[in-house]
Amino acid sequence: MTDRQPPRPTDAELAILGVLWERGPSTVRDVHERLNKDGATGYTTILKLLQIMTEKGLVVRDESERAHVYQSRYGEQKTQRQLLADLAERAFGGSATKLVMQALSGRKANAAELNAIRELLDTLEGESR
Amino acid sequence: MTDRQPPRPTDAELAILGVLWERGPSTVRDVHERLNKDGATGYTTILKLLQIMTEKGLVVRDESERAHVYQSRYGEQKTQRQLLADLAERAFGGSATKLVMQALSGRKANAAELNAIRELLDTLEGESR
DNA sequence: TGATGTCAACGAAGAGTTTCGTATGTGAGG
DNA sequence: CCTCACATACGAAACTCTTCGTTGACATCA
Repeated sequence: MTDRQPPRPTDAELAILGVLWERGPSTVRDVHERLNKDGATGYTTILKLLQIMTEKGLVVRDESERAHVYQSRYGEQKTQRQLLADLAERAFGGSATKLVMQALSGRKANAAELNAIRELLDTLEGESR
Repeated sequence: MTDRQPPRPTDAELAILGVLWERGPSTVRDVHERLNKDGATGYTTILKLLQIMTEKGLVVRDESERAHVYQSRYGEQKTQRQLLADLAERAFGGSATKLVMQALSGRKANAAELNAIRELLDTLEGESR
């Protein structure tokens, strides 16, 4: 065992990861400014969270400059898939298919989006042959 | 404002809800026995959680018998849809479609399941006309 | 009646999350 | 050199989550 599974990010951590994915490598200041568009969180709160996330291995820190630069250690899609697998396990008896169908049922239909999903289905079916 | 939004169930709470959905109204003992198939959690732990869940409004309690009977206040699908909406909001920029597509991408294709999803898509598309 | 088993209630411990105040270091300008 | 702006680090408070030990009520039965 060399590497440990990254922990599921908490709500506040996920908000920060969202900024890092959107902006790329960022300083605490960058993240704080972006996150303060709506609602108020103190600068040191973001700093502390990023420090904790560094310990957890959710982000990596570049300390070569005075203002440390953080970036997400795992890609957005990888994290999203992890979260989905986690939710499928906890709330859908481990069935990702049930999850997908429930997600589809619970929303207004939109022709363009439905088509995009259909195309994705075609691709998947092609691959599985 | 008359009614409050139910809070997102935690991991342990979701495990208990799973039992209640599966078994229907149950006593603490029922839930505890079902949950101890794998792993060990004490009886009083389940009891305490169900008490807290009652306060939160996640379950309702029938106290007419000596052994109180609990049942989930919200249906399984409603809760699942709520969890999905929540995850879409927190991790997919509010886009349920992105969530669905990511969920589809992140798994092995299975012909029968893909067909079921396709049929669901057809139904949805029919409704949207 | 007294022992045994089952039940709810309570409280508290320990970990994790989120928040921020305060301390401290450091570079830039006056 | 002194001060200001800005940065990290640290610690602690408030809250939630999960766990379980203990207590006391109550029923059953020998």
